[in-house]
Amino acid sequence: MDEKYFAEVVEEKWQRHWKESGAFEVERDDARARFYCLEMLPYPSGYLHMGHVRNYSIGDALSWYKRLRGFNVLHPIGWDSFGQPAEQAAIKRGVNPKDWTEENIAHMRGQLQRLGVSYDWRREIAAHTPEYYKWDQWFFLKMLERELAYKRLSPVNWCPTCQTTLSNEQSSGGVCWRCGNPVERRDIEQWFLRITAYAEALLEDMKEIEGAWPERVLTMQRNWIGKSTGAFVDFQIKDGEDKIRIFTTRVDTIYGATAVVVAAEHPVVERMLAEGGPSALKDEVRAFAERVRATHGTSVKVAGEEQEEKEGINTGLIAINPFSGEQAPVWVANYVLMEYGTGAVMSVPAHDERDYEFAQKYSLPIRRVIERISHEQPVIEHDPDHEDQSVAMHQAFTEYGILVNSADWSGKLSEDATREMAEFARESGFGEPATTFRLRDWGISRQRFWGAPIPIIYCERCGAVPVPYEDLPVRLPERVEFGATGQSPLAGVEEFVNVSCPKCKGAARRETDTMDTFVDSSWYFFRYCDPRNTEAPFDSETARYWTPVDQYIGGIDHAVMHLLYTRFWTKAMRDMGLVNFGEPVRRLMTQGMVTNLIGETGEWKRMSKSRGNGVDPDDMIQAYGSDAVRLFILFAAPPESELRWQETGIDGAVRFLRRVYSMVYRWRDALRDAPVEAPSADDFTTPARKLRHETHRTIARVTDDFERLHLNTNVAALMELSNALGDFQTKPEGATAAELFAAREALEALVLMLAPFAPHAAEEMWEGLGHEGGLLGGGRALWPSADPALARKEELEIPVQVNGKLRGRLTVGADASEDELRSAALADERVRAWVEGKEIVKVVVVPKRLVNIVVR
RNA sequence: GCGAAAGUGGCGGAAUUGGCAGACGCGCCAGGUUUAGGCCCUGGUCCCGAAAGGGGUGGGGGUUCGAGUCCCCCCUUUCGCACCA
Repeated sequence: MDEKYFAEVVEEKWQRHWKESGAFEVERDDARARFYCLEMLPYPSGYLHMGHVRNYSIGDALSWYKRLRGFNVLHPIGWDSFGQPAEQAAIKRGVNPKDWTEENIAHMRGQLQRLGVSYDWRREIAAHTPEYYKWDQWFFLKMLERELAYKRLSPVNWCPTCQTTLSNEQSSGGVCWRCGNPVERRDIEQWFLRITAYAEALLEDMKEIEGAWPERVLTMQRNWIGKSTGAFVDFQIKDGEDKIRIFTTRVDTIYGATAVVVAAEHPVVERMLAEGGPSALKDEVRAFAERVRATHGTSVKVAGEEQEEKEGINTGLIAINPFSGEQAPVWVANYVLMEYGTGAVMSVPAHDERDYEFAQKYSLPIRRVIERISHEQPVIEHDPDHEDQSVAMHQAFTEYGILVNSADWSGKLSEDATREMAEFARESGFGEPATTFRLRDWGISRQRFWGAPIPIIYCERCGAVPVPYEDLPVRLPERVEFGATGQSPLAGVEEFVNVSCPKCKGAARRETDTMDTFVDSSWYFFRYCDPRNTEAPFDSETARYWTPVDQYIGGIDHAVMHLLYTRFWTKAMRDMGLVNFGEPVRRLMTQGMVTNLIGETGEWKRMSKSRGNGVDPDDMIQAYGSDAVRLFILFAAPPESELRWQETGIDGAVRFLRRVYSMVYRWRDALRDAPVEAPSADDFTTPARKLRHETHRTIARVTDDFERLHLNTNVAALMELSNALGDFQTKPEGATAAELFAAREALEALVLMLAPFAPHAAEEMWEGLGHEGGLLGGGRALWPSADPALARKEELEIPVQVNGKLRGRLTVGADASEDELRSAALADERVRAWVEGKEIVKVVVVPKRLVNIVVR
């Protein structure tokens, strides 16, 4: 141990030590409790950014903590190395996507190693390697067998900028998740995964993770799945065979239906237009439907933009309300979506805001059929003399209430009627109770090169034939021509495309689409458990030891995409018998963004190269050392909050590390003579007792805050302990044996608890304190434990209030009784001055907390 | 528009259950030491006030002996959803 701390030297030394001793390399060990700490795997863009550093610092701190507590900690890393940037680089600069990707990985791996993150590097994986994507393909075939994968012609979200299709999740809001540009619609044959088969389970199983995942994430997923329960009801078309099936959550309002409104793409419209001779009305409807269809999906709603104006046209068709027998006109309108429910709704203007707005515009009748149950003045006027007529309403009444004007159902409560009427529809054969979801199946076909090829062969005779398992992996060819054709570049590679049919051996063509990269990331953390397995994606027994993931850490941006897909994938794997649980992640933490000022604008925005407000982690490590950078990042803000980058803060971290280091250096020689066994309580001087109290209190706090991931307050607690050590005695000379014992206890605890935040410095100091083999080398869990008796204060300062205002303080024993506190408070001189001459109404005594004297 | 979360010094942020508001750090001020300087050490640092004391957690009201914390109204910010029938 040198007198001065040189981060470069110390960090390099311990990084080498960790590598050589295999400090972070772990194996399954059924006798030991495991802890699986996982950070979201990075895309190898080429450079680490501060968001990565923050993510890995949080995970690394937790991993170290768990290791020091004796857990067998799996902490792996890998690369989400398929995807568009590599292909863009290939198109723009003519580089090979594989070379580009692997160079990036090499560079980023170096950065991670300089950061000293405690990964088991033997388990590193990369999605673009055949050893990995073979299993993507294997899973695809398994899904196909279980009918969880299927192909269909489908309108897809097409991003013209990225020249690819996107899933619903990736085109949320009508814009591409990657480039932010508007998305178009196209009809393309593509492969889907049947995530909707698990819609109910994805909702239901949230019970298991409730409280352990951020509520926002669960809410976002819940909204995305969008379950709603209601009923299907069939409206017969008058003078025709057709029925229009509508979906409603408010069948109790059906007597108020004054129209049926369908989507522009609804079959009933198409049939009407196809039938019979020409008519003026048909032309109008056709023109309207075409206009709506053209704008649907392309009329992209930018955030904050006004909702589209409701427009519609009467088709002239008449539908019969099966409950009332009444006739209702059939309209086509732009506000009814073909993708949701049945693409048709009953229009109940009195009790639905959209229908109300629509009815106002087109003067459709408004009929009230639900009344507020309150005895108070009804909010909406209602004229009893005109029960059956359109009634003046200033807005729709959308709450539940009591049914009126609804034949025999009148007088029932909405809650009951909704259930009973759906049941009645079933019995009567014109409908049924129904549940719909907003969630759509996951389209995974991408017309791209840099992804896992979908293992399908198209044969004229046999159709779409799965590639036999023994032929996996279907490898990506090395040489490819790139061009923005809208087709996968693979289509231009003859030797890839032209194959023989696995069934009939005849000439056949290979599928040229590749898989969405979210497939790769849906199961990667299972692969870490058994990364070199050549027989299976992973060994189930091994995975059973390591999974589910105990703590997952990553950005909120994956709240609905990755985190929904991986939940789905895990449930599918469970049903395949590969794992024995359905929720892959026990606890999730979503870390906040790292932001920086943009120039002089005063605006804090996410760091990024293009904005020019990025900070290079390498520069920071070089200037301050990895430990100081990480310590600062964890200290500056709670992990979930935004972190505003202020470089002056790192100086504080550097100072703190140096202070601790020099204290250790100053004490180390004297501590060799410190007693091994704790001296008897009487031997400790008052300062020594205070220090011991501070040490044990800090251990208790830090241990507790680790479980809650309050890492910023943990660093603060360590700084306090270090300050207490500074106050204790600056020099070891003249210290008694008991004082030496207390000093060593404090220093060792401080160093050990510092390890999760500044592991290199902690290793160096631990060694400086005379320990060999490193923090993880002794085969013993070193995390200190708090002695509750010492953590408790011997004496307490109890504030005394008079009428809620602080007037004095009492110093009392920690176990002073209520009576003792009361009389001590009343006897206190300063307090007496405030109480004198007044009537004491009440004395509130909260033991260990305060005394409040209420006077008049 | 709907829904959720959050508003605390000059700044980042502390304050498990209602119980001393501002821990810890940055910055700033003063002093010391060393130096060319960075550095290091000591003390101070919510506001008003000479002090006693008073005020203070976005604004207003309420509950309570006691409110940053609970309830109601309003304002602001951030995030999510946005014709989902």
